[in-house]
Amino acid sequence: MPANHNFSKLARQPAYRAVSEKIRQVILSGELQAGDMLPTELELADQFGVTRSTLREAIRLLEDSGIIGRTDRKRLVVTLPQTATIGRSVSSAMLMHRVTFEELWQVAMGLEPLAGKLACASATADDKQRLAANLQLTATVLDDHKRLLEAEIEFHNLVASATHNYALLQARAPLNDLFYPAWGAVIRALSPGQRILVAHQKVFDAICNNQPKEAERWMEKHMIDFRRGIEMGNLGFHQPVTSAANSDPQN
Amino acid sequence: MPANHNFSKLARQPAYRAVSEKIRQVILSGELQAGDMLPTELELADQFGVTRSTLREAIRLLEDSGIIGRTDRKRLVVTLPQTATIGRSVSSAMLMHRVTFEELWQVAMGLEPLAGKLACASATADDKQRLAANLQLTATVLDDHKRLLEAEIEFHNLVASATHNYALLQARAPLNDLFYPAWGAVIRALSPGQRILVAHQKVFDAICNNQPKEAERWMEKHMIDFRRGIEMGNLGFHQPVTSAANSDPQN
DNA sequence: TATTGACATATTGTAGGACAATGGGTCAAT
DNA sequence: ATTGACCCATTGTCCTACAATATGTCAATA
Repeated sequence: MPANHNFSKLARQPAYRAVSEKIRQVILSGELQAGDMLPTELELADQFGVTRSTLREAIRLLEDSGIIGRTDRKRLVVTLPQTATIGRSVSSAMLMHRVTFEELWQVAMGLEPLAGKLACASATADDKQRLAANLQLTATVLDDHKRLLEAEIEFHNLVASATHNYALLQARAPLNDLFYPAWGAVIRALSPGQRILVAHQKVFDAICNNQPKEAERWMEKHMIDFRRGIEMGNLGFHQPVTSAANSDPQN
Repeated sequence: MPANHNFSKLARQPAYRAVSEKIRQVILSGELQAGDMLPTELELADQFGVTRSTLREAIRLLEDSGIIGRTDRKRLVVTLPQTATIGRSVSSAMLMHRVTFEELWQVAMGLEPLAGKLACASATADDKQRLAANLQLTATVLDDHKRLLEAEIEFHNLVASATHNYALLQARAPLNDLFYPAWGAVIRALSPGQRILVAHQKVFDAICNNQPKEAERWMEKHMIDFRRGIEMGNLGFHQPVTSAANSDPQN
């Protein structure tokens, strides 16, 4: 009987992965900052001692994370990842895991009231103005299901943005892609426009008057309304959400 | 003066992007499920009518999202994205955005108490047993800074896992990579082992006795302790977190 | 002077071919 | 039941090539 020592399976990584890791590392270390231009593919390939094909594969790995991109269809440039870019990966993962509306709702219950609360302290005049504009818009599209949903999503984005907390923005990104779009069915079924507007108005007032508790409370009410809407409409609160937003422009 | 109509800049996407989108779409639509094998690179390239080089670039885009991978160093396979895989992209983004400890803490205050609360209803016997084992371990490493931190991180992961809410797990992934590791400095500075253990114990008891409010409350206390630790240790509560966890195995 | 056209140049997107390294399979020898 | 020898399919990597596109220059023109 052999001695029972298990060697850990040694994992050599292919060159394209090593290259991508190295670039990522240099960027994260701050040695390269957002906006910095990278050399051409050929020169980069030379520096790493690989072919352009291999280098391009490495680039793709980073491209999806949104930490590098192309300027005007040419040079490679280090970019600050956009919430939406990352969000898409996260949303894909959630779709594959068949995340239910309930699960998303629970997260929303944790983050949206928090966003409302934090926004009170950090919202700028600009933020408030954008919120005001959104409210005005909402009032005019109460019966236009499609545009009402858009306004609804924008409102919650504006509140989250007003916190100026990127970690929070990132954490709630999947709500944009999966939670609110799924709620479109409720809007079509129950036409709760008026009720939405009131909640938004209350949150907005609380933010303007710097009343964190109020903002939190109304956002929470609003979220509970969401849940009730889904349940009343019998729209699958415990079902996996689907990617209604998965419209591909081309082809 | 020319008529003031601005054409929207038309964006044609390169083939490698189109191919990657198409594959992602087929996977997200459920037509291909996790575990399904994809054809070889050559055959895939043929099907799409592109070269293997182009196809490989498309593959890389998906590989980083963790929705496809390699089996045993060979065939392509559709995989269920791991929280850690996606988390790395998210964490990279946060590092580049210079997210502060405070921002992460605010998110933690939203999600961790929530995790505690939800875990009460959904924790299985298995979950509880793992938590119990973690507590025992923690008690034995109170003075070993490194292992205490590991146990600490594991505890919060176990609580989150016990919710069986993938959306929540995903949303709090960056806490694992950035928030808790940064807390290592506090442990070294203040040796708060005993205090950590008590909080964990209280949360655990609450989960076992199905007392959501208690679990939530103690988790919240625990988070506030975190904040106080950082502030007392004068460890940069308002500074951007750094990637202490960014240890690259090779090279 | 400011716009247009013509041309040279650089770089990307894509193709196609080549080959070593590796993993899987078969089959005979032990 | 394990080992060794062999073949084969596929990946990782390299190389070369070329069309499409963007940049830059400079002369021609209104």
